[in-house]
Amino acid sequence: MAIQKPEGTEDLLPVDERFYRHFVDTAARVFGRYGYEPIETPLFEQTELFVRGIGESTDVVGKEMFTAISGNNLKTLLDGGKIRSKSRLSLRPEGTAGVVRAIAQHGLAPQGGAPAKLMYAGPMFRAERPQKGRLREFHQVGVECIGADAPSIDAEGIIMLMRFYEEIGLPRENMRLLINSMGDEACRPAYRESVRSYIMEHASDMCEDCQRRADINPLRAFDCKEEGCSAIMANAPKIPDALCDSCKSHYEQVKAYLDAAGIEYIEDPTLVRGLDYYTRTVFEIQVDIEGMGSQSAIGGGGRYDGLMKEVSGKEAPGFGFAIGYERCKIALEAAGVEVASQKQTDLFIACVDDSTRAAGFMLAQQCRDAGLAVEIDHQNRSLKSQFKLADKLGAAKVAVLGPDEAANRQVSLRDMATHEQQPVAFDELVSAVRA
RNA sequence: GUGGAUAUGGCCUAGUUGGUUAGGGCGCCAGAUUGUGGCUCUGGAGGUCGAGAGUUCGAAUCUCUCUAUCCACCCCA
Repeated sequence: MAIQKPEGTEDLLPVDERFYRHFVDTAARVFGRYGYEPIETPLFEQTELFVRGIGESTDVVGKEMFTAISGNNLKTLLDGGKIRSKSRLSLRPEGTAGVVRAIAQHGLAPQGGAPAKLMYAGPMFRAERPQKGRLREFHQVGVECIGADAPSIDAEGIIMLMRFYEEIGLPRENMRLLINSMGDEACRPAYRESVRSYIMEHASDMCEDCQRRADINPLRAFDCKEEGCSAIMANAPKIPDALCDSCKSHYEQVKAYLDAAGIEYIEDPTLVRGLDYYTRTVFEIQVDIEGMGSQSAIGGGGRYDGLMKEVSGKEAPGFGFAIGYERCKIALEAAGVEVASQKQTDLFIACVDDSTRAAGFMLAQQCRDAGLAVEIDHQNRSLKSQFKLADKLGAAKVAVLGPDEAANRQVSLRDMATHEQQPVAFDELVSAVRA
């Protein structure tokens, strides 16, 4: 049996790779206008980072992390031994924790200094059952801003994200921006407790999942799709009523900035993110296009003012979001947006017979050294099929090299679009192709 | 983790109640006179019908097991 790719992974083929780079480049360009600079952190971190940062009770940490382990340590574990905590490693299930760790470790957000604004792009890993828009290895582009607690940072980030979608070509009419505030450590615990006890009161009428959620993460009950549960949760205590004054004020200001920027949004008091570190502002971008599948969230994020302390022991407010690459791609394709860019071949060198192949080879090399994308036949094809190949490669020009041309140190340069063909000296070839 | 579906040459697929050399389309390769592409025409190569076992005179087709993929739940981007 041939070996296949692991479950839930995708090969980015050349055509996919071109688009992926376009996607990342577009993000870098847009985010760069807002002061975000690229960073790359390890694909794996100490497991402890994710456990503390994302939260032990979350599904992501509780059951979806891939453990990375060396062969020796695996043996030790299988033999019933223990390994040091720094050897307990996990593939990153999301990007925020690692970036925040790096910021803390390198002092990129010194106290009182300007906020650190960083962006990342790369693969994330979650051991879920794959389906449309959900892979075990998937790609995210995201940003993190550490060190500023002003609501303008939240608004700026959300606006920036919407600008990115605009630039990549997603139709605004198919997207909706949901926002909410989850409160902070001053008001969320009490609110959380009130929801928990509300669920407990109605537990007998709710699904098993929600009863389980009551203790683990009661706010997630708002997301339940069971009709009975959503009816009950409709009357549950709402976050906006429970926010403390400073959270309320922060939320109002974020909305005011968005209003001023003309960004349309939907306030959704039931929007809760599944990662524990979120505080105050949370948001999510959903798309609604035929063929999208059931994974409609293409981006999401929010404020996480407590994460830095959890990771490094030092206080620093944070804000960030992540964009799901694969889901965006599905959305773009569903919206009929052309996403693949064409391969570029400037010149194809066609050799009429074997006597000119050596000269053709050298000529191709010289043109490449001068910066042209050049292809040449390596299968001893006939001249006719070399032309077919050139056509398939999308070559703009073909240089025909036969005994006649070679004798004069020339090629017959054909423009594939206009069909015009004229003799060009070897030395003039590069400039003639560029013309 | 739970549930449903699917698995036929590089890709998409036909295959009726099990019955001769598994059919088609795309793609690929080669030709259509002398050194030239995209269209058309002609010809050609390429398949142990996901793997293994079973039923049968006979299995792509029926049964079982396994594997993989897709879709949905859950959860998240």
